[in-house]
Amino acid sequence: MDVRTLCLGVLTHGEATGYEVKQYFENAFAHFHAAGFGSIYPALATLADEGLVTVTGVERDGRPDKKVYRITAAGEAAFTDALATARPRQKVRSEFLVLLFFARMMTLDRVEDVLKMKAAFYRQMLDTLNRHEEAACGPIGAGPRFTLDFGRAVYGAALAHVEREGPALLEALAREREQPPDPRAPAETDPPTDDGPTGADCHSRDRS
Amino acid sequence: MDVRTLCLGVLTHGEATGYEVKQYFENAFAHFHAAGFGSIYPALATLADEGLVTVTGVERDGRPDKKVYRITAAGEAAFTDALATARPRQKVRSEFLVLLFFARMMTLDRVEDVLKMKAAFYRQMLDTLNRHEEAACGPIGAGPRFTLDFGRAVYGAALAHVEREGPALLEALAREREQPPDPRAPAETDPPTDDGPTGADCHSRDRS
DNA sequence: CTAAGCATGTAAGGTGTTACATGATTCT
DNA sequence: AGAATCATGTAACACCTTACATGCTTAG
Repeated sequence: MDVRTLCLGVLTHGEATGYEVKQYFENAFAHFHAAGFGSIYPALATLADEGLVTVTGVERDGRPDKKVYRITAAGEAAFTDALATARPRQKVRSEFLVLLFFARMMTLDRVEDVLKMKAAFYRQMLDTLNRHEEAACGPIGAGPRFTLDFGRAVYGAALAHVEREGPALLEALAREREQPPDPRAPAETDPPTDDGPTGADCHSRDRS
Repeated sequence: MDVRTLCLGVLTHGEATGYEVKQYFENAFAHFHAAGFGSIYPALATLADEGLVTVTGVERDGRPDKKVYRITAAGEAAFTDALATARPRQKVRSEFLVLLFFARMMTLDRVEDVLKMKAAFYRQMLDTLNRHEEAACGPIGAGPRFTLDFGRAVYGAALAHVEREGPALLEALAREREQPPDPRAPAETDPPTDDGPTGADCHSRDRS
C-alpha cells in the first residue's frame, strides 16, 4: 500500500487536485498515513501514465495549470483489487519510545520535555480528529467512522498513559540516580562476584 | 533516528553480535521499531568504519567469523547526543486502517477477515510484550518499563476497539448495503437538486 | 530427517523525505 | 505589510526491504 494506491482511494470519493489529495492525508488519514507533496505529485503523475486516472488541466492566468484528477474504470478496478489482496500490515517507528527506552541516559529535564512534547502531540492529533468529524457534511460512513473512533481510542490511550505514567517515570529515574545501580546490569543487589566468562548474559533461552 | 543509532543504543547494554542485536528489535523494540538483517548488518559495518564501535572476530571452524561489537567512548557520546537532540517524532503506516477506511468497497467477508487478522496480530504483540517481561532477569529499568507498559496500553486499546466495534462495523456495512446511498455523496436524504457547479464539494472552509 | 535456531552478509530495487523553485490571492 | 492558503512540480538523497547466498548445530 503505497502513496500511489492511497491517492487512487482518495479519488474514489470524487475528482480532486493534488493539493486537495494532500488535504485528505492531513485530515481523514492524519492518524494512519502521512504523505507529502513530494510523494503525492509524482504518484498522481504515474497513475495518469498508467491510465488509472485522467487529468484535466484547468487554466489559471499567469500560473501553471491546475490539474484535476479523476479515477478511471481501470483505476477503480486496480484499487478494489488492492483492497481485496493487501495484507493489513502496519509499520511503526516511534522515536518517542526509543528515547524513553534509553531514558537512563538522558537528563531528567530532557525526559520531562519529551513527555510534554508527546502529550501535546497526542492532544493535537485528537483535536484534528474531532475537527475533522465536525467539518463533515452529513453522516460519516461506517468505514471512516471505525477508523476515526479507532484513532480516538488509541491516541486517547497513549495520552492517558503519558499523563498517568510520565510523572512516575520521572520519579523512578530520580530514584535510580540516587542509588546508581551498575549501568550495564541493573539486576541484583549483591556485589559483582566476578562471574564466569564474558558475563552480561542473562538472556537464557526463553522459549518455554 | 535510523537503525544505525538504534544499534548503538543496543550496544550501550553491552557487547553483542549482529544476530543478538536483531533479537532486541524482535523483543524489547518489537512494538516501536522493526528492523531486518538487511539494515542491521550494514549499520554495524558503518558504525565500525566510523569508530563508534569496535569489532572482534571470533573464529568458528568452517563458518565465517562471528563478530562481536562493542561500543566505544565516541559511540557513547554520539548516542547520548542523539538522545539529547532528536525530536520525538513518529511514523505510522497502518494498511489496516486504510483498508477499513474503504470498507464500503470490500466484501463483508473480507472485512471480517481483516478484522480477525488484526485482532490476532494485536494479541500476538501483547503476548510478545508479556513474554519479554517474564524473560527479564532482575527488575526492568524505569525507561524500558514505561515503553513496555505504553505498548500494553496502546495495543490493548487497539484490540479492545477492534473487538468491540468490529461487529458493529460489519452490521453498519450490511445496513448501508441494503439501502445503498449514492456512493459519491452519502449525505442528505433529499434527491439531488442538480446543485450549482461541479458539486462534490461540502468541504467548506472549516477553520472556525 | 526436518525444522528451527545460530550466524553472516550483498545487491538491486523501491519508496519516501527534504530542499529547492515559483507565484497569485486572501485574510489579519 | 506579512502570513497563510492555494497550487505545482523536480532532483538528490537517505533509507529500508527483499531476495539471494551459505552452512553448522540442536531439538523434536
